Amino acid sequence: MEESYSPAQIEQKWQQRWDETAQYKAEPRDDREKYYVLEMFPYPSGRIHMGHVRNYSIGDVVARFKRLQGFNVLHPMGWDAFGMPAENAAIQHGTHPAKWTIENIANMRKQLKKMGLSYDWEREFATCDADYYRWEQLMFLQMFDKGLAYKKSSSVNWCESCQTVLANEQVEDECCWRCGTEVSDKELDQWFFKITAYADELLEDTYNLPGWPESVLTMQRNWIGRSTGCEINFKTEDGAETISVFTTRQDTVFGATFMSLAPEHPLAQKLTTAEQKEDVDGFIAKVKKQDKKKRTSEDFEKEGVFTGTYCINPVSGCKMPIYLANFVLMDYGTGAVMAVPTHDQRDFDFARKYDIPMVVVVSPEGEELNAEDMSEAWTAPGVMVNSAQFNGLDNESAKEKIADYLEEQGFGTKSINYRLRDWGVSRQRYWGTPIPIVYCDSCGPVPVKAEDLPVVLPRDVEFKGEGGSPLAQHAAFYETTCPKCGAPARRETDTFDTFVESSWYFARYACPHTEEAPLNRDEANYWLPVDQYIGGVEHAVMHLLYARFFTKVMRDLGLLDISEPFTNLLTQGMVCKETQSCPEHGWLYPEEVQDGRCSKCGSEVIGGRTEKMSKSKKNVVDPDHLIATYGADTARLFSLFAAPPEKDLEWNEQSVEGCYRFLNRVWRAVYENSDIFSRPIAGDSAPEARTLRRKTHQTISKVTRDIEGSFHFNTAIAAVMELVNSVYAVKDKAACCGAIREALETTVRLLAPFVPHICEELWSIMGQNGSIDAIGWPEADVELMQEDEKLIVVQINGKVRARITVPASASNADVEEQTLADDQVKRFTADKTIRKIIVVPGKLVNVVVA
RNA sequence: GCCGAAGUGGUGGAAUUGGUAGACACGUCGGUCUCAAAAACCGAUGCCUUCCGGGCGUGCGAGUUCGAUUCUCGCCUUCGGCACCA
Repeated sequence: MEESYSPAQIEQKWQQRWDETAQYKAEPRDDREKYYVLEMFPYPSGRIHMGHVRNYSIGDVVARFKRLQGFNVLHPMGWDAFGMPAENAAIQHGTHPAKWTIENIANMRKQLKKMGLSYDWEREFATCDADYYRWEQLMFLQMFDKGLAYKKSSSVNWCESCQTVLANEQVEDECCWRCGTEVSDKELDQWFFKITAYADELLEDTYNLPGWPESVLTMQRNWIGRSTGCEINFKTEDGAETISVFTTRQDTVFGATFMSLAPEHPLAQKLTTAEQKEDVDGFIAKVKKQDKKKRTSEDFEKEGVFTGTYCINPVSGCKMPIYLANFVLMDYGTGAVMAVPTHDQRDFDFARKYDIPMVVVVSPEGEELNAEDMSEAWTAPGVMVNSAQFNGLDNESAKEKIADYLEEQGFGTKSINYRLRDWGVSRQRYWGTPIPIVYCDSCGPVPVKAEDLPVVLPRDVEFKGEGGSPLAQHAAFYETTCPKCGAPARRETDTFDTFVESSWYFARYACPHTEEAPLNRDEANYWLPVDQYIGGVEHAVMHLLYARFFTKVMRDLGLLDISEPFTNLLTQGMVCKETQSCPEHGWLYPEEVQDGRCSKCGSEVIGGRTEKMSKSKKNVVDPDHLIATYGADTARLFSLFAAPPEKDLEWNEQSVEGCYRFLNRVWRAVYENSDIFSRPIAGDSAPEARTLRRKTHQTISKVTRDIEGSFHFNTAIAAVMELVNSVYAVKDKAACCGAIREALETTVRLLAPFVPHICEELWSIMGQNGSIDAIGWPEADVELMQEDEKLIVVQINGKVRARITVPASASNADVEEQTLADDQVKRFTADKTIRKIIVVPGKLVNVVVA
């Protein structure tokens, strides 16, 4: 055995061996329970970052731990390979997105392999493979048939100067990131997935996911935003048009004194009178430029314009002026709001501004509200007034009664509304999955025939960054014939949102090579659902909701049997680091800083805030460097030990060194005791040996609990560190040989999921044959764990004043007696009366005195 | 703005169900070894203090309790998401 630990050789040796024996290849089998652990697959940006190291280290601990516990583990990896950065690289450096992506994947695969992650690499795929996206195209056709994919008009960010669509990310301060031109809205016909058809099920099932963090479920519920209320119809004064509104406050309908429409509302132009046309057009143009997020925020100036026409309140007969208002969004409800200024703050502000009458219809109990004197809307519960036959009811029960009344009278219907909107999947970009549709002048949009799939993304395109998607200029791609009538037709040149690929990849891993269908039913049913899914919190709503939606769609298409994709979810925190910048050169990479100075100009470097590691801020650490210096085991150990998985992790070079030092310490402990690994474990009789054995078994118990229950790897590792410290602390080694052997063997077995290379090596050095994977997870001996004595904390009036040791078997009365006999206790109670003595068995005594 | 989190020593973090605040590690200080240094090993380390004793202390302010990092209410700060970044 080498005296010192050298990770480079060891890691290469074991990675090669795992590879050769295909140790982590997964196959369905009946003799073991399956366990599918998955980490969110990476976008192939070129190099792995610390966030990946952390995510995949966490996943690998779970995979290895479950394997040791005897599960048949599936642990796959692949690439979320479509997306904008590849196109940006093409525009900036002239590299083809395909070439760029493939090279990046090759590099990142190499990096991941160096980390010793126990993946079944035979299942690897990239979403830009036609063998993957062809099935997505097929599912799209099936969704189209079922009406789950449809087209409607929707707006995009448009740069007039570049003649191209911009992603939200490409819009900086409402201007184009490339040319600075002000961004405008442009209406395009786009494809949508009808996720709202599943809104109820997606909501209901959040209550069947006990393995998910409650915070994520809450966010999803709020995102879906189900609300129950009424749809009420308001006829215009001349009776020609009907404006339909959705409201959850039908109890206030008698107080509706005006109508607000979204500026985008289809009736907006139609209802505008000639005198008002100029004002209205000006207002619409202005609102179009406003940010949607800001438009609805509370402190944003509420503005509107009168259309010149009126509608009639069906219950009160009130003549209501119709306004367009900037805070009404077309996307939510019907795009029209019945305005009740007395009981809605926005309506209140609006009514005051434009001098619109107000009528109080809900009054706080025992108080009378006067509309003129109100300084804000009354939104709390109260008693109905000015509401005909409903007067005197409390407004909550009036909600139900008025809803019934509206239905009886034919004024409206009870209705459920969602905040959730349908999922727009069209992207005017090249590097994505082509949408398999053909536009025919006589047949309209016609789906490509299933047997003609895949619609392959052509390679020979040009990238200029302006003038829209290269596909739309690629005649050989878009010129085609109608699948229905054979006439010349134009192919759809939009591609899918990349969230589509990541919505079903986890299922494809179950059967990545299936050639007949998106999924092989047997294999999918064997492996799915994913037992443990692990990834960043930033995906808490969108990705996870889309994946849940897609799972239900795949079920309804008959592709698989499950309704929920991920049984347990772990959302990990981000990896952060202090930012550094130079007054001259802006943000600096850590390697551009030498002795606190900028390596380019020598200026003093300014230390900034600790933020999420990101390329834009350059506060990134290259895992390659870390692995080259300390080895993969240290990189893994650091990312697991520095913080619990769900919290943010702050980068700290010194803490990395500490982890490396610990592995050296383990190595040396084995080296220094290398002569004892043939000794019988239970042979020692010294009390010190018994103490060490107790610690060993307590550690097994603690580590198992920490991994299994809560993935608290940091405390699990701390417990093993304590055990190693106990080995070093043994005074009479000769009397404890067996106990030391047991402690060290246990250390290596408990650390195996975290730092597999060094553990494999030490395990073989200890004279064991075969991989440590084969030995299984250790079990704690409960007998050996028992303590003989307990330390009891003694408090006087809640303050710790003494500590006493009692036999583990001591009764409450014994403990009380011993407490009162204690000198320190006597000192504090001497001239006082004892009022009460509280005994918490095995822990604490509190003596209350006065 | 809306939704969801998080605030504990010089630092990262720990603390089963309301029961010793600071496990483990980093850093710092001291010691052993060495010609010396590194490494390693051993020890100390929340703050204050009138120091063999005591006080204060888990973002801030209240409350419940014999007892609160933990529960309740109200603030402050930071972070994530907000539908075309992935």
